[in-house]
Amino acid sequence: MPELPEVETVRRGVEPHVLGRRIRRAVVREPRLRWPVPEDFARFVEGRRITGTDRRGKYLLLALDTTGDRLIVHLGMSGRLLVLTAPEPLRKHDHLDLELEGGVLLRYHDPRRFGAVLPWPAAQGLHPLMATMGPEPFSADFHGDYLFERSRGKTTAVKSFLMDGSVVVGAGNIYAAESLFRAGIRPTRPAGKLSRGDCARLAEQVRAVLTAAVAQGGTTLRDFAGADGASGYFQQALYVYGREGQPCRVCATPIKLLRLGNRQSCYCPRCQR
DNA sequence: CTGTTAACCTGAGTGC
DNA sequence: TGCACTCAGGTTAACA
Repeated sequence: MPELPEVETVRRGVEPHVLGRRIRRAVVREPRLRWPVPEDFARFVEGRRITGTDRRGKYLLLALDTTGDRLIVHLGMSGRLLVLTAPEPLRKHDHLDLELEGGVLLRYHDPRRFGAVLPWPAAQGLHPLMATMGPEPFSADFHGDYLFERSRGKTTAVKSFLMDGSVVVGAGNIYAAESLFRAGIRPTRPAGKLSRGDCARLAEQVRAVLTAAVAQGGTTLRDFAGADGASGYFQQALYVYGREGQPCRVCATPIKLLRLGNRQSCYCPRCQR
């Protein structure tokens, strides 16, 4: 998936096409996503107007009417949300369609089915999926001191810590690796041993990396495409992710690869200590 | 409680 | 061509 910048890119791509349009019909072809699309999904959305788009972490939110009811879309690892303005033949894994007024079709496509499309009635209050989420990286709540306090006593590797959604949302494998490089911190360092200064640099770099990636439309990767099918340009700005064995862009030392929590982690052994 | 691992799925790529 | 194998952007349930 899409990490935060990719989701934000999709949101920006989708918004102008859906804003103010009514959902005429919903077609669920495959309800077995990460969490099943409920039976009453079509009834929940049909006839309602999309009045806003939002994002919380990696969850894309579509506001329905002015009731506070929303639609949650999560892209998992391989999900896409396509805006179609002309008929397109159905492809494998086109699991769900929202047919909007004006001949616009929102199509959810997800080969691995790790994503989700869920109704979120206002009456439900805070959605369970978002209840334990940490702060948005761009919010005032996310800063060095916050990271410092949260990491005290933690023995887990700082990269795993950073990818924990209850600490901060939006940093997945790519951007965690990139933030750590820019902050000069080795991914294996125990989170609890970071200094206040480490945490300040890390928080700053998380924000900087995500900001830059959003500005570039995300990173081009196998399964990611923006809502219009285009892909992002952040790939060329990566320092470590996917660059195992290649020279560090700062010091030319070969980038190393290790496995952390079943996930590939690239780092520069010289720039990151 | 904390921290790590396996599992959910399919497709792409690699090596034989 | 085909088969066996590994790996992939996320999240969480189950374990130690």
